[in-house]
Amino acid sequence: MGRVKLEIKRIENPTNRQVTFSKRRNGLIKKAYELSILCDIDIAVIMFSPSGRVNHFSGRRRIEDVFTRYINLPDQVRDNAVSFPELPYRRGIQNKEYLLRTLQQLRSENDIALQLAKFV
Amino acid sequence: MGRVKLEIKRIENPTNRQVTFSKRRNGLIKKAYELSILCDIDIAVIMFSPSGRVNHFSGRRRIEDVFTRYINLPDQVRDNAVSFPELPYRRGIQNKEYLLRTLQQLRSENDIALQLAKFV
DNA sequence: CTATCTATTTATAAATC
DNA sequence: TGATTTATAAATAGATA
Repeated sequence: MGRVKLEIKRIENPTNRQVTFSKRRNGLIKKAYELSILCDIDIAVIMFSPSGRVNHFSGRRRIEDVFTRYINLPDQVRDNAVSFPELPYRRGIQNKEYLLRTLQQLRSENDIALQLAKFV
Repeated sequence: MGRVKLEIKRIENPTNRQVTFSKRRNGLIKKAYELSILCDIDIAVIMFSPSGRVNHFSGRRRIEDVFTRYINLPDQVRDNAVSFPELPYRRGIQNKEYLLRTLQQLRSENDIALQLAKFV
């Protein structure tokens, strides 16, 4: 969709990479928004720009709630739902292990939140 | 992008809604994939089909790791990164409260995971 | 960085197989 | 149901401001 056909590989020029990110980020979020409305579904998108800044979108629910809905699924359902399962890092994943690690990282924040909750 | 211009509102016919979901889901995931490669970034997409089935995509990292990277950000950074902050439900959100609720829901699974970890 | 301008490529709505 | 076709709408690469 442009003057030339673009090969899908890392854009090496940092300026072009950031410009392309900005344009395509907007396009992707628009698509996610349209899909959430047209099909009346839960959707969440999280991405980090090349410079490390976070952007996210979610439709009807808060992103935390979509992720909760996701993480509460049985492991097998999550695993079967992976798009592009052929990507290298997915081989040999022990989903449970990574989930465990994630949850452990969440733990300290959980404790802090519980502390804060006492004063709410 | 089709024979007619499509108004962005809920598709009432269930069959059409599911068909549109399937097509646009593929398009969205392709876009997310291309963005992750072109711009060499972390991205995660989670969505639930009209019939409730989950689909997700993530680029370089597991989706859990992207969410961890997200959730570990300070509240204010997350809040400032919201796309379409004008959507109704975002008004008056106490991000911390919702995060707390999310984390509490994760708690029991965390405990189960920790139990399982003893045998790994 | 953000916004516009267009030539092109890409996505997709509706129809058809 | 799902795959393919095709006319058309939409996204976007590169240039420019």
